[in-house]
Order: sequence, then C-alpha cells, then structure tokens
Amino acid sequence: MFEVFFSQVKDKVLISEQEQNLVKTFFSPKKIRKKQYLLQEEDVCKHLAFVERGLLRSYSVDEKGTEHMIHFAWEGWWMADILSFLSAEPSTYFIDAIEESELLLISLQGFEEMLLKVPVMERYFRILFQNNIISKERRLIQSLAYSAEEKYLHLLANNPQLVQKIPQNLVASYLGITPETLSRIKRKITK
Amino acid sequence: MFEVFFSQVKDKVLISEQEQNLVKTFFSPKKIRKKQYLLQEEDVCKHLAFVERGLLRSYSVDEKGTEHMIHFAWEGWWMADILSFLSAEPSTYFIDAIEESELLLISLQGFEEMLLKVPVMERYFRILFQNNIISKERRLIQSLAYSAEEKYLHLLANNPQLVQKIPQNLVASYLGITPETLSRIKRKITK
DNA sequence: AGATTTCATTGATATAGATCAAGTATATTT
DNA sequence: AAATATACTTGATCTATATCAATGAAATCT
Repeated sequence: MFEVFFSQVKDKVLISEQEQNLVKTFFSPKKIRKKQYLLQEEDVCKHLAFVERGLLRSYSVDEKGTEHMIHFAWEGWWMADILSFLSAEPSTYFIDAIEESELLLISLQGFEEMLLKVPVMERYFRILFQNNIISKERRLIQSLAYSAEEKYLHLLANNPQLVQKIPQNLVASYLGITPETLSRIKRKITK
Repeated sequence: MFEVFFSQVKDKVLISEQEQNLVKTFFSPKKIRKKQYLLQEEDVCKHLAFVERGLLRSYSVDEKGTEHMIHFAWEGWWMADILSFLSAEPSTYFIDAIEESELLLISLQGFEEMLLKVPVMERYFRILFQNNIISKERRLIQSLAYSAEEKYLHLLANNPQLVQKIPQNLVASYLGITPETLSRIKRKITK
C-alpha cells in the first residue's frame, strides 16, 4: 500500500524504517471510483490525498459553468485544495477521479502532528512545496506569454505524460483554451 | 536591520532570542538602487532576498521583448528565482529594483545550513511556500477564467496595495494584458 | 527651468481564439 | 449488440483584446 508513497518520499529525503512506521500511522487508505467526488465546492477539504494508483483532477467552475483544470494527480502525486485544507474554509474547487484510484489520506490534525513528530516530513513537504511553486510559476508565465499553440507545444515537450494520460478536453481546459482550438492546433501540427 | 524580518517570521512561527541570533548570522545586508539589477537572465540566482525596505520585481522577457511580471516584493516579502536558486541553473528571469531598497541576502549554502541548524526556519519556509502556492493558484485560475476587466477588479479587491504601489504598465503586465487595455478598463470603471 | 525620456490616454484597425452549430467517432450502459 | 451518452473534428461567424499610431501628461535628467 505504501510502496509508491515511500519511494516518492525517499526521492527527496532520508527516512529511517522507524520513521516510516510512524508516518504510516497517520494515513488511512481509500478507494475511489471513476467520476466519484473527493471534494465538492463549499465543502471543507478535510484531507491531503496521496495517489498510490489511479488519476485525480481538481478544477474550479465559473459562473458560466465552464470548468478550469487546476491540477492532475496520478501515481506518486498529491492532491488537495491546500487553501481549504489549511484554513478550514469552504473550498472553491471540485476534486474527482478520472480513473478508479487508490489513495492515502491524512487529516489536518494528522498532518500537523506528523510534521512535529517526524521532522524529516517537514523537510519533505517544504521541498514538495518548493517544486510546486516552480511548476505553477512556469505555467503562469506560459499562460501570460504564450499563444495557444506555443502552450500546447511546451506541454508536449515538458509534460508528455500529462498529454498521454489526460483526455483532450481536459488538457484544453488545463491550457486555458477551448477543445475546438486544441483540436485545430493538433491538426495543424501533425501536417 | 532585522526588524521587518523577524516580525514576519514571528507571524508564522515561534522563535527564541537565541535562534534569532543564530539566524542573523546567515544573512548579509545589501542596498540596491532604483533600476539596478539583482539578477539578470542567464545568471544563476545566488541568493534569496528579503526586502526590509523598498520594492523589487521579477519578470521574464519573451522573444518579442515583451516583459511578463512574475512577482513584486515590498517590505516583508521575499524575492528570488527559486528554481535557479535551488538548482544552480541559469535563470530565465530578471530581478530589479523599482525603488531603492534594503535587502537581506542568504546564499544556498547558508539557507541549507540554517534550515538544519534552526528547524523552526524549516517550518517557516514550509508555511511560506504553502502560502505562495495558494496565491499562485489563485492567480492562475484568474488568468484562465476571467476577462481582463474581471482580473483587474479582483486585483483591486484582493490586493489593493499592489495596485497602489506598482506603476500601471507593470500592473497590466502582471495581469497579462496591455497597458492600453488597462487604461480603457480604468476609464470604464470610473464612469 | 528647460529638455528629454518615459508613461498614460484615446482612436482606428487587425486578429487569435471563442462561440455556435452540425456531423462523426468513440465509449459506456443496458 | 444496440442504444445512449460523451468526446472529437470541422466549418462559419463573432468578439475581446492586441496592435499600431498619435497626442498629452508626468517624471527624470542636465
């Protein structure tokens, strides 16, 4: 159950067997079916979710009903609305499963206790958050500086996994363009 | 010199006098004039900079020469290209001073040593990075979901300080719109 | 204080990408 | 396997915002 989890943690920090066993106690496993919600708007995000297997997405829905993809998480990635999780305010996001998934959940209380009792996990999350900032910053610049086609080409070059795993209409939303525009871009490129 | 710095740190974590004195040893002060660069593209970002007084900006420049604002930092905020700082890769950003500023600089070596010797600072940065993720996520959604006018209204509502401190053309770039469009939006709103 | 550069405003025009609509292909359900 | 829903493609049109251009207002320099 924790195979993917600890292989990810060990990528970033050194952690002893003892610490691993302690860390395990803060998590509970959860299975979630395709299309099932993990979080709906207005609810408080009660857990950080680590994806052992499967595929989740988070997104917001604007007044017109249009979905805007925030994040995808597959094996080895985390998913949550961090703002809602940390502040206990109602979320403005939805999180659901694109594919049937196996998750490891930790509550806010568990999270805080774990960080205090296992300082190496404080370090792990600091590094994780660092990396997240970097990737968000990249995406932000791309959304400001690049055309639809350039954004797609960059995604293909830098995140081919995402393009492979995620349905086209969700990739389009992730890039901030319409499915029609993405379809036309793909046709243009393959010529 | 460290007044603003420790008031910010104390906002997020509990830190003893002793720890404060140790932390101080890792930083060196620096003054920087208006328009002076702290970092230029292709250089490695050698320091995290804390702004005690003044105003900095970071931005990237695309092939057409257009600037895209990434971040502004005034009293109490941090500035760096985190990717370049942590990886020692050449930066793709510029950082310069909008106003004459007083900074506290820490090197990567200093940063890593400080986090190991003063664990409460590990915690501080984890929290800082958390908050940064949240604000980047907000900005990203706004860039995907909102019109130019909506983006500006949100900025006015949620970050009025920024609109006050930062010249119009830089605010426009921060929002991913042209100065002309921002000017027209302002006229429309004030009617 | 006058000269020069930089920034903000306004108007006219162009364009990337959205929207609307309809058809085709691919999944999913019964 | 047929039926239904969902996703993808293609074309025609529309629109928000960019671009180009010119003028006026601040700010900065000498």
